[in-house]
Amino acid sequence: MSAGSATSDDKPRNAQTVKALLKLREMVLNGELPPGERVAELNIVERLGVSRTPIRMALVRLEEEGLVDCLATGGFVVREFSDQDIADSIELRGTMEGMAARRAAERRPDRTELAEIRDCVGSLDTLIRRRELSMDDFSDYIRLNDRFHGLLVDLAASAVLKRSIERILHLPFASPNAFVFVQSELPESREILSIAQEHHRSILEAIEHGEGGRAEALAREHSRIAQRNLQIALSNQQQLDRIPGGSLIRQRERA
Amino acid sequence: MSAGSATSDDKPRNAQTVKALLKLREMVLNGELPPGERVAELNIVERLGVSRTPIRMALVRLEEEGLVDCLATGGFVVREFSDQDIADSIELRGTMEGMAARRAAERRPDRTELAEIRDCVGSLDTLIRRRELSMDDFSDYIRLNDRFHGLLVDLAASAVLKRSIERILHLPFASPNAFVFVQSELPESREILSIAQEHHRSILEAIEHGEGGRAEALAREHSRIAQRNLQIALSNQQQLDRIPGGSLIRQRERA
DNA sequence: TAATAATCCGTTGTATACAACAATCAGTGA
DNA sequence: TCACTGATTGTTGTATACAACGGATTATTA
Repeated sequence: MSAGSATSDDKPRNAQTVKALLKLREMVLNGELPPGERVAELNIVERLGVSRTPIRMALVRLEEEGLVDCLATGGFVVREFSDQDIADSIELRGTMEGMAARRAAERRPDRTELAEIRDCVGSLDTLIRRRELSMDDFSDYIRLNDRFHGLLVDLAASAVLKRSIERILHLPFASPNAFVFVQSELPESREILSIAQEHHRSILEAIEHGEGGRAEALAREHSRIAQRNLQIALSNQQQLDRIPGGSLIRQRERA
Repeated sequence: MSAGSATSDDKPRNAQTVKALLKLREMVLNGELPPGERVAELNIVERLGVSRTPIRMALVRLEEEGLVDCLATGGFVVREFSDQDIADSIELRGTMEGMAARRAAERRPDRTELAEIRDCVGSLDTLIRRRELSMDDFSDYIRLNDRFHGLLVDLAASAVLKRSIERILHLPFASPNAFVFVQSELPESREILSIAQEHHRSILEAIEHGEGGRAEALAREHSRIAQRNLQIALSNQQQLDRIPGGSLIRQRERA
């Protein structure tokens, strides 16, 4: 059996590195470590109570994830992202999810393989149909939405693709759920949710029918919802703070 | 000016880590470190004359690149790749290069921006037209081919996309040039080169005309040449040793 | 003989010591 | 007053010391 599943208070061999990685990522996304600023390692040592070795390990990982940059003079800097970077990340995710959807369709998975995602789409359906969406409903939506996207990638049955998608998701504003809270305050919020859910249903249908091209096109179009929300969020600094990693976004000066 | 461009014998701050990274990557691709086997750090210390700290840094980077895996019990293992993994990597590269080609076309770059890639395609044209291809010609081809793919990605003007493509290229058999040597010994070698070059020309043309869909489709189809070569290489163990990282490939048992 | 318990060795993850370099600041000279 | 030089401090990259854990080997018992 898997070791220590009790309360998941496993003590893995590399607990310090994991702790440093999680904490540092959190600090970067919080804006606690301001973008463009050097990460002072000794400062982190003091704050986390972990020695420099695991901290530097974590920084290397964060650099590979793209959240920090490696300075030529030594040390690391928190990266900042332009609106173009974010749009590109979303487009890239859309492209890769499109590939996943097409492959899933072309594989012709049998009913049992599709059971989970059908269930997921079903749950989303009943959720969306509610008159009012409470805060809990929204967090349910986020969980189900994440699950849908995860299952979609799994259906492609490609470890390489999965890894690549997970990689881009490390940029928090590239996530399918990044703009849900921004969206939830728009007057057309419900309509957008309906459209997104229509996409989910249609993608599933395309996969069931083996329609690879349709599945791919739909998944791409689906990601454009995030693009639209991004444009809205960019128009209002206050909303930027509501999306994960919003403090890392440095808007280009508008002409 | 850039520092120390004289003979590039720069001594960067992190020379040991860089050395360890390059050497380790080489050892993995050589098969010097057999796939599936634990990387004994002390062993590497002895072989490279570098202490464990930079070696572990390099191992973390290699793990992010996908060449080694992080063992739950501690330490790292050299990964092995199935033929499916390789096919998936090539397909993913094709998909991302397709996105790059489409974006390049949709951007409508002006003549000066296109000068370099036109020159590159021109050089390839004259190279291909030769009656016989010497060994030097082949290494020229590899260089020009790499340049074409690099310029294509640059034309997309997306740092995010570029980073993601460079990432997948760290898997050596995903590179556009991975199978050139295998290909060169086939009877139909010249014909394949002609087809590939026709693709290059057409992709450039599509970009010049702003034909995004066409550019994307062509770039994807272009990557299928690598798929075909892969199938050929897999049919013959001897040829596997001629492609970079061939020792990491573990063929699935054939039914 | 086979299975289990105990011990030893090797290896990893972490902390720390140290040396080289960069940046900052004070001081001197014109 | 300003420019330039020298020293000083802080920070990084590297090496190493150490402790905990895993795996293997041996010993013991049913």
